[in-house]
Amino acid sequence: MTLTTFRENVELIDTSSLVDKVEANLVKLLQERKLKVGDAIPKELELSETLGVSRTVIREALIRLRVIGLIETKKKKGAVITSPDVFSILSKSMNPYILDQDTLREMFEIRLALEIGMADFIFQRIRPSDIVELRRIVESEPIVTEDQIFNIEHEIAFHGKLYEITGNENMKKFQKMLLPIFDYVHNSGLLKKTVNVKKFVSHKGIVDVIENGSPELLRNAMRNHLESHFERIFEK
Amino acid sequence: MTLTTFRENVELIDTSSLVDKVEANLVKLLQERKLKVGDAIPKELELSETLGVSRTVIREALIRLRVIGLIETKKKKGAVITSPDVFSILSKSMNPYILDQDTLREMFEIRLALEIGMADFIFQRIRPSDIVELRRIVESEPIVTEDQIFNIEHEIAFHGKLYEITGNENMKKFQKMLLPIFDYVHNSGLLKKTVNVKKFVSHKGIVDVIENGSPELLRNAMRNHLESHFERIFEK
DNA sequence: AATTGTATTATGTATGACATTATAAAGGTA
DNA sequence: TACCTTTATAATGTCATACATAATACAATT
Repeated sequence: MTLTTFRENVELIDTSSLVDKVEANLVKLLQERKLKVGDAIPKELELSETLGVSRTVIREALIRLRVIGLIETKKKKGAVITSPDVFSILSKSMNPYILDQDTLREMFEIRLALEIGMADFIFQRIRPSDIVELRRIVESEPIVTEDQIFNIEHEIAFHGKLYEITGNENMKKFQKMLLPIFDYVHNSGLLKKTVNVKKFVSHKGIVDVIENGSPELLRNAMRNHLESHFERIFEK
Repeated sequence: MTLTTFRENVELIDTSSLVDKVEANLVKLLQERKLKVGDAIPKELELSETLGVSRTVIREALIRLRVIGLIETKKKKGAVITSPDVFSILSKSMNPYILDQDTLREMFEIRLALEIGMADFIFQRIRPSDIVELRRIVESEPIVTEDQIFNIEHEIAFHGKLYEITGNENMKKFQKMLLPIFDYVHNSGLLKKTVNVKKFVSHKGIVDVIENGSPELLRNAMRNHLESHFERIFEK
């Protein structure tokens, strides 16, 4: 029997640990809708007895579920199913010193795509007070010097406000999750090339488009505003 | 002293558990760059002795780090720092039966924004063979019937290919992560309204724009293509 | 009725033992 | 020497038991 035919005929042995099995077991209960949000799951000792494994194993499985936000545990109360806070979970692993360069760049790209693509949501959900706030932010914009292309805090304030206007909490959390990366990217010199500031749409320009334009115009304006970032990403 | 002034003057006591502290401790080592990818971290027993807590506590902290992808552990070898696979981590918690309606809608919105905003990356990185593949996918497109507005598998194939063309692995993982949601959204009747198919840009139209157009045109085409989704989101 | 004390219960932590397995070392054969 | 096999070893994985801690419910007290 050749190796190939062997591989086709033999069935993979299960290398998963007990914890893996218990975890899968519990997750399956969720998939099959035996359990839904708010439901309590059995106590550790009950699970231990029911499933025939030690409490140690049960605990590790529960810890895993807790880390990914599927359950919450409290002393004396036990654990209940929860609706996970998707992007907040990621924040912890969003450590720029740990993520490799490719991932950092890709996350940055995702940000660019999102900010261009969110135009429709901005127009759909913006309120007059938002315009006022945007104007206020723009007015307090620090002067652009040669050394410092832009002030990061101000950037975050402005773009953060845009995320907020979308009314999409998760989108905003996504931005928040990326903040440490921005900070890093701008401090690390990764993208620190002198940039052609001229002819790019300014923050003020963006606000004007939001006030008097259309989603389509906003996408183009935003694309132009972000041009320097695109340039640096694409030039290599 | 009033309650208000009391609250202002008293400092919050630390309610974090031992595991919380150990975890924070280890993460801090990463932040301060004492540890970087590939580095091994001390054995459980060493940590236990060094930090003066039981192995149980150490193990739970390590489990947490493992779940969020910061370390990998192997028998006999111990644990090493790894660069987390950001979006894949989320896949587990991306359970449509657990996520609440708002989150589901918001994730769907993020998808729409991304697909519109990714135009530049598609143009920047597309290769001739990609066009061929897109054409092939479009040609095998099933006939649109009244009952079934579109074939989900085909949708995934086409849009998945677009994600792939962006050359952004994480963006692709993001799409993959959302698949169970699409499936759910389309099966659950959540968005199942009859839709005006006429005058919308088809998949074929998208490919034409990719071949002969520009990022700007692609954004508009994609926005139009996704119009039915936007309609259903915005109408309520 | 509202507050304070008390018992209970489930999770959190500690300890010690053994199981499992991937690596490294030792040994044997060509 | 080089390669394969066996054996030892060191780390994580699992088990069992005990106790600590904290949140709840309920009783007691004012």
